[in-house]
Amino acid sequence: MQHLARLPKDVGHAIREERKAKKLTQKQLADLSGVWQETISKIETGAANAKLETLFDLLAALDLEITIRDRSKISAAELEDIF
Amino acid sequence: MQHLARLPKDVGHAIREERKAKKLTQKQLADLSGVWQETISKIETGAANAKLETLFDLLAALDLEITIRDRSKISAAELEDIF
DNA sequence: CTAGATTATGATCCTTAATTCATATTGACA
DNA sequence: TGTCAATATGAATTAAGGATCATAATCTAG
Repeated sequence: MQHLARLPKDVGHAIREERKAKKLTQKQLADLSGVWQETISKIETGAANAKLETLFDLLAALDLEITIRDRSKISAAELEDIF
Repeated sequence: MQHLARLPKDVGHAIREERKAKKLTQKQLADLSGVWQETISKIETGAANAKLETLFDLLAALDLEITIRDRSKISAAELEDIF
């Protein structure tokens, strides 16, 4: 899956979905990433405005990466259909 | 162009490249995004660990968006070659 | 080279994220 | 339904980002 994000809360949703897809609890992700379970909860529910470093700690633990591109590009959903 | 980011400094580089591609000064981007020129400078040079909200303010002003995906996916560079 | 524009840096103040601990709430399942 | 795991919430503390002002350094035309 690929997740489009234009707002901070989109990132929280993506993290939660990827964590669940990988069958990890917040506590397990916390141990993997070094970010506290409480912090992960707040980020996933959108109750936090995380720092980039925290975000990348979580992404690395989930083996994810980010791409930045023009909004006019072919959508993530369309790409998924192709590959 | 599409920018791959795995670390906070990658984001700074991407912002700078996209700002220059759109022929904007830091001050102009500041006016568009509501983020101060000084803050943009610090983010672009990697001297800051920006918050997600600040990042998305800048991305919106540059008409950019983010996608989150598995690292194993086809790379941004490869995609660029295809499209 | 010089002037003006652009970018970088440094200090202070204010706000807020992250940590940490404690606990409440929710969810899954026998 | 009762229990244990998982997640959420709240308070206190610490650390750091962003706003703001001032100014230094750098870049770039003329």
